[in-house]
Amino acid sequence: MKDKHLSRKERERLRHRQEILDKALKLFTEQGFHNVSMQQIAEASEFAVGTLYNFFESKEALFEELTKSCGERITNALISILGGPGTEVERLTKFIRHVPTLLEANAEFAKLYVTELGTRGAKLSKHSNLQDSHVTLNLRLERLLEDGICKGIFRRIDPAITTRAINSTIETLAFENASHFDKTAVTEMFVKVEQLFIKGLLLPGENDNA
Amino acid sequence: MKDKHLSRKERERLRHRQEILDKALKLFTEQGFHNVSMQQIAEASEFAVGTLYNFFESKEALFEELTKSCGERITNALISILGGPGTEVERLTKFIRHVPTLLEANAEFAKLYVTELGTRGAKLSKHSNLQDSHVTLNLRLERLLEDGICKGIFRRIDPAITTRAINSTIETLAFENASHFDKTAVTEMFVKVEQLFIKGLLLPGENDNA
DNA sequence: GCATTATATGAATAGACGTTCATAATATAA
DNA sequence: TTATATTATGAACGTCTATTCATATAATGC
Repeated sequence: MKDKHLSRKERERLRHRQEILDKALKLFTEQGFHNVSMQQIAEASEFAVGTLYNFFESKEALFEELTKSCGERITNALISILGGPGTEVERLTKFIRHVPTLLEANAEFAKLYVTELGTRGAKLSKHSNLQDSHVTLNLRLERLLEDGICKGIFRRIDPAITTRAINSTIETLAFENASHFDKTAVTEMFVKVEQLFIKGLLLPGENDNA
Repeated sequence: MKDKHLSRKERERLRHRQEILDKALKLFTEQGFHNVSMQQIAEASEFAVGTLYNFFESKEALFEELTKSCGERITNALISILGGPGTEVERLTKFIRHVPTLLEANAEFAKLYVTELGTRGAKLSKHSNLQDSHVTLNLRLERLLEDGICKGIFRRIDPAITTRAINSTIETLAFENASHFDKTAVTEMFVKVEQLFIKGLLLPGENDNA
């Protein structure tokens, strides 16, 4: 939607910028924010330390750039599923089943996200943007559960607690599988998550297929 | 069971050691491992920096000491409940209900434990001792679930996934409540966790009290 | 009191890291 | 080609922190 015509120079600059981000993501994922130095990022991206500062104001800014773009993409995908069409059960199912796809597309980022920015992350307070989308994601899921309860689809459990349970389970499995990602294995896992929560939430009498 | 007769000197030394550990725990809890310096611990415990090194080989060793003692206490308490008397439902219920008590007795430590040493902690690999007790805790819970399924008490879900779900939910709530601990509120919360998981796991037909 | 041992001290050390900036290299324009 | 603007470089700077160690202090035994 923005300006599509960039000069060769501008395009190169963006490519360089992206190369730095890619290498930095890899390093941050492997070692965490605190254990990666600007030196290392410079060496990995084959630029000089000073050059990094032509692209990003600080190490923190570089990190925020990474997490903002990747994090919002993931969170928005999940939010739109929750707010999409279908019954509460269908949407919740789709929500859980979509996680392996998200993990596949963001395997590198996933672990970093969970460690530093997830429900119990180390950097929660600092990134107000991500914090916001995280909160709305929780609210949407909570509302979905409430609606399901009102409509008599789900049994009466606490939506807030259940939201925590679903999200933290997803995050834990994402964390555990981030390093050695195997799509088939992870997909199977999340089918089991689905069975655990969906069937566990349904009122007796709604048994479709046991 | 060990030597009970310590000289006054030895007792004083242990007291000093414990004072350092106490102050360090407080600081680590509030600010995390990386953001606390030995200077700060020295000031808080009213010793000189060098004195700390008479008690602990390094900052890392001090931290390990803290986590080993507190962590094993907590984990062992939970393990003994899982291995104790009672049906699978009773033991799982007791397990979940006991968490608020543990949190109350270890409020300071809880957040640190979850952040640095929990299922997705930053320091998992380094502490093989804690890692071990964590693994056995998971195995015990998994076995309990398996037994419950075999006996026809629980419905057929994946015990490993369910173990992850229960543990990560507990850890998340512990994390969220560690800073401003309120026994009544936390107890209510864990009743809801119990309702979520126990009823969600029971086979239909076992409804005792809805 | 004196000698000896144990413990406490905190300035000094060494290494790491984020950031800056004077300089060099390169591209662009005239 | 020459002048100018843009981008890249990495040594140097300041700060921070874990750790050490020569020295001071206190305790103990004689």
